[in-house]
Amino acid sequence: MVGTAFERAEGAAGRTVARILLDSALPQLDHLFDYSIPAELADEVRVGQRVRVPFRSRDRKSFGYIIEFVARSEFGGELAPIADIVSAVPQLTPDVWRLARAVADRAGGSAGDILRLAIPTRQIRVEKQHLAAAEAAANAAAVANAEAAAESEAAAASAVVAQPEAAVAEPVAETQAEATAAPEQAIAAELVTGARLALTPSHGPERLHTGEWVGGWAAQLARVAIAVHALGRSVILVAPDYRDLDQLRDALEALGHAEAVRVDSRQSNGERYAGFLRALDGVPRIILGNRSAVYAPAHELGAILIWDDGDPVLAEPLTPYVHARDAALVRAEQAEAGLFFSGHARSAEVQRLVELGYVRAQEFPPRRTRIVHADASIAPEAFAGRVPEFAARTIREGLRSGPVLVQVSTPGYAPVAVCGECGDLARCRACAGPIGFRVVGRASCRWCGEYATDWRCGTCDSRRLEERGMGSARTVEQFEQQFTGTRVILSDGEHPRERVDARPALVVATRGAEPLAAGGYRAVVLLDAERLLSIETLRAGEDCLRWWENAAALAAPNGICLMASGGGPVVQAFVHGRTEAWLRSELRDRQALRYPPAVRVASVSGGPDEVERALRQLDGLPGVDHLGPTSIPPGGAARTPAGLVRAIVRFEYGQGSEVASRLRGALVADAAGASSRTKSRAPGRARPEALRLRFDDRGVFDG
DNA sequence: AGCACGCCGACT
DNA sequence: GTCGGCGTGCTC
Repeated sequence: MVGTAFERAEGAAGRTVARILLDSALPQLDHLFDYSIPAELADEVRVGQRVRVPFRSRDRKSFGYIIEFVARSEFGGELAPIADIVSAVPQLTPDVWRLARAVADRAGGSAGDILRLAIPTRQIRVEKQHLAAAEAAANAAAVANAEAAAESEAAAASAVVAQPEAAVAEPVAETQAEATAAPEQAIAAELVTGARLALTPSHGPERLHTGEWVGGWAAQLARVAIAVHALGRSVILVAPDYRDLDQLRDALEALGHAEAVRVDSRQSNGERYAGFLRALDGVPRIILGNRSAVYAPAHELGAILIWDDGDPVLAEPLTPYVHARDAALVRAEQAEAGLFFSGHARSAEVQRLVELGYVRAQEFPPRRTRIVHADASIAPEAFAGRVPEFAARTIREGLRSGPVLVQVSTPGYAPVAVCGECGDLARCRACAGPIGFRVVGRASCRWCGEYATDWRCGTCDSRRLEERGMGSARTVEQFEQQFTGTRVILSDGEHPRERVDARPALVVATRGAEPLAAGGYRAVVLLDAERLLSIETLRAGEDCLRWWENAAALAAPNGICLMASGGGPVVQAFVHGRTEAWLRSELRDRQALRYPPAVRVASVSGGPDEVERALRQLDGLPGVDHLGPTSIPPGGAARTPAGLVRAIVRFEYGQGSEVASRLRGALVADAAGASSRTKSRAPGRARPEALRLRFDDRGVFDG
C-alpha cells in the first residue's frame, strides 16, 4: 500500500494541500474544504482515502474523502491539518466521485448523499482478510509466472500482471466463451464501444444446464454480461429486487461465472464491504446488484445492463431520490460505456430515448405467449365463483398437465369493508381511512393499520362490517372450494414464493410476486384488470402493461395467457401485442399535457415563504413553469404538519442543470439562514418549513 | 448544526 | 466606559 517512487516525488512537489469532501447532511457544506498534510502522513495520503479532519473547532472531528491534491489553496485563512487516515484503501475512485457529483447536481442533492449509497461502511476485519488474500494471490501468481518463465520464454512474455485472481481467471474464460451465444457476443461488442440499446426479450423460461429454470430474459442478460466481461471489461448488472437478482446469479453461475460481485440489501455489512473491495481491486468484474450497484467502483467499465427499469423500486427512496436509470445514463456517458435496457415492457422514459434516437431499439419482434381475451362485459357469462366460466375452463385445462398462475390485484382477504346495514364505506375512527380485511375476520384501517374493534357506522350506527372485493387470500379460499383436490399456493408481497415445481398447482399471486414455475405455467390468468387500471396514477397504463407482460412471460412456450376481464386501449394493446404503438401515443399525450417524461419535474415543498423564494429564482427561465403552490394536507401517513405548501416545477430537459442549480441555491440559502432566523425551536427535530426538493418523482401527480 | 462575531441598549 | 442581548454568517 506504499506508493511508487514516482508517486512520492509527486507528493513532495504538488501535494501540499488536500481538498476534501466532508460527510455532512448540510447542503451548505457540499463543497470541497482545503486541509494541510502533516509531515507524518505525507507518504501515506492518497486520493480517494477516507480521512478524519478537524472541523468547526480544533478538537471536533469530521469524516471526509480526499478528492484531490493541489499545490496551493485558494482559501484565505490558515489550513488545519488532516487528523488521520481511516483506511489505507482509497475507497472513492475518481470515476465514482465524478459520477456522484454529476448525479447530485442533476437531482439538487449533496454528493455525500450519493456516496453513502456508493460506499459501504468499513469493516476492519474484512479489509485485513481481503488485503492478506490479495497479497497471497499476488505472490502465488508471481511464483507461477516464474515457473512458467523457466519453462518457456513465450509464456513469460504473456505473463499475467500480478493481480489477485487474474491467474485463476483463465480456465473460466474458456467455459464462458463456449456458453456465450453469437447474438449476445455481437451485443457485447457494440456495448463496449458505447452503444445504447433497448431490448424486449422473448417470453418464457429457460432451462440452465444445471437443471435450474430461470426467465429467458435472465439467461440472455447473463450471456451479455459474460460476453462483455470476456472482452476484458467490467459490467454492472442492475435488477429491481432480490428475486430477479437470484435468477441472474443462477444464470451467471450456470454459464460458468460464479465470481460476480453482489450488491443487495439483504447482505450484512461485512459481505457488502467484502464485495466492494473485490470490485475495487483493479480487475474487471461482473457486478450484480440492486439500484445502488450503479455506483459500484467498477474497473474498466464496459457496460451497464438494467433489467425492468420501469419498476419503481429502482428509484432511491432517500434524498436525492435518484432513479438507477438516470444514474446509469450519466455514468455510461461519463465512462463512455455501453447501456443496455432490457424489459418485457418498455418504460415511457426509455421509449422517449428511443424516439430521440439516443437509444436504439432492437429490430426483431420477441416471441410472446399466446394471449386470449375473455371479457365478461363483451360476452356476458356466468361467474363460477371468483372467475368467469371461460377462465375456469382454462384453469382446469391447464391443471391437467402442470401449474397455473392466477394474478390478482390485491393482497389480503378483502380490500374493502362496508356497513352491513346501509352499505356505506367503513371509515377508520382514528384517521378516517378506508377499512379492509387484511386477514379474514380482522378488519383494520388501510392507512394507519388500527384494528376496527368497536366500529360503528357513521351513517346508520350499525356495528356489522361486511367484506367487499377479493384479495389474494379470499381468492385462495374460493379456489379451494371451486377446484377441490387441487394444490392452491399463495404468493404475495408478505409471503413471496420464488419458485414452484412443474406439478399441477393453482398459484395465486399478487402482481410482482409471481413465482417462477419449472418449465413455465400451462396457463396464466390475469384477473382484476379494471381494478388495476383504475388506480389513480399517471402511470396506470404503463404499470399494467409491465405487470401483465411479466406475468405472461412466465408461461410455458405452448402455454396460454388469458386476460379474463376489462377492455379499453391498454388491454387491447396488451392482447394484440401493440404495446409500443400504445406507448408512443401515450408519450405524445404527455408531450401535449407537459407531463413527465416528456418534460422533467421537480417538486418544491416547505413553508409558503420558503417555496415562494425558491420559485422566484426560476423567474424568466424559458421552458420552465410551475403548478401551485398548493397547500399540503396535514396528517396522513407522513404526519405532515399544517401550513406547508408544494409546487411542481416543470422544465425541458435542456434546462435541467440550470433549474437544479437555482433551486439548490435557494435550498442552501434557506438552510444557511435557518439557524439564525428561527431561534426558539424544538431541539433535535428538523425544521418542518425547511425547503425540500425532489426531482423526477414518478408519483408526483398521484396526490 | 453549533459557535463566534458584532452591533445596539442598560448597567457599575 | 463595559456587559450581554440575539441576529448573522461560517465552518478549510
